[in-house]
Amino acid sequence: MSLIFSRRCEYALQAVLYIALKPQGEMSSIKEMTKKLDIPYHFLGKILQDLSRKGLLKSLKGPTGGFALGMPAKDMTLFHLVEAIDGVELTSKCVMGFPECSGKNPCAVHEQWADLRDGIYKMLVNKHIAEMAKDMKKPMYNSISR
Amino acid sequence: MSLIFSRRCEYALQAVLYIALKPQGEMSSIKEMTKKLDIPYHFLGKILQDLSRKGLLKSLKGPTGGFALGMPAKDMTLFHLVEAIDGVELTSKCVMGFPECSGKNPCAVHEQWADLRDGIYKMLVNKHIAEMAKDMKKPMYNSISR
DNA sequence: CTGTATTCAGACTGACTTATCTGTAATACA
DNA sequence: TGTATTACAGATAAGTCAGTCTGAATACAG
Repeated sequence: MSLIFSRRCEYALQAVLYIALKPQGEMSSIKEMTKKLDIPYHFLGKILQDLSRKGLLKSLKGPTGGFALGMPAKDMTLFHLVEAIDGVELTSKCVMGFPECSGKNPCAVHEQWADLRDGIYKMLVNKHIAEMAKDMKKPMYNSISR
Repeated sequence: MSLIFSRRCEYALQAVLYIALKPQGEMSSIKEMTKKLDIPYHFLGKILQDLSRKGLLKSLKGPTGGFALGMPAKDMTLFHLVEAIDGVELTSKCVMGFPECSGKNPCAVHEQWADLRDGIYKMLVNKHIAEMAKDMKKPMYNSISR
């Protein structure tokens, strides 16, 4: 703490974006991504397996195998990914840790946090992978090819 | 994950607010707060010791001892407390986990997150304990007396 | 001065996160 | 058919976080 996403989730976002930037039909291998993105090999494997089981990615074994998006980039949102990895308690729980916190029963920063939380929620829901891929200007994503 | 503050920090905020609502001159004991706020006894002890060492609280041993604010409630901000417990990397680090992330070198949500991050930062800096105590309407803070 | 209530200090435990290691199953290609 | 390449699975290890336990130091009340 305190960061907004877990390490696991950060890696997931980086990798999914990498996969999304691949030309249609090509697959991305763990080996390839672990090098380009500097993510531990087996750890990345676990994360991508997890996303595959949940349908967000498709995987294929063998020499030409790897990972591809499990749905169109326009349909996959940040919310899908964060929900699958970290969960999205962030968008509902009291920031001061009280079990119940409402307008009638507010904590000391209830109003202010409600606004910020809504902003975060909107970002998660509205931002889809296609748009993210367009806005990404990181050098390690430049020459995406095996 | 994913919550914005650690457990430790949530407890700290709850306790400091409790202390701030005490009549001037009276001290709050761990025993008292652990009951009212439902926080593990020794864990709360550690947290308050930590805040005492950092000057945010004053402590006194013995039968009439306990904790009091280390500075006027108007001068102590959320930022002070969060910085002391969790650290405030949240207000500077890249949300996707990239080591460097700037306008020239943006990640996929750089712009959107910059706005939200500023909002969070402003809340932390501008919200002081005196105001928080005023806005707090939780039942466990109602009859504050030993 | 004595007893008691409190903070203070350190070691310890359990759960979770972040990896790492070793081996197995599936697939493409020569 | 065999071999290389890849994802998959399970065990293990190190680090951090949350919480517990025991006892010492300190200060007040009588």
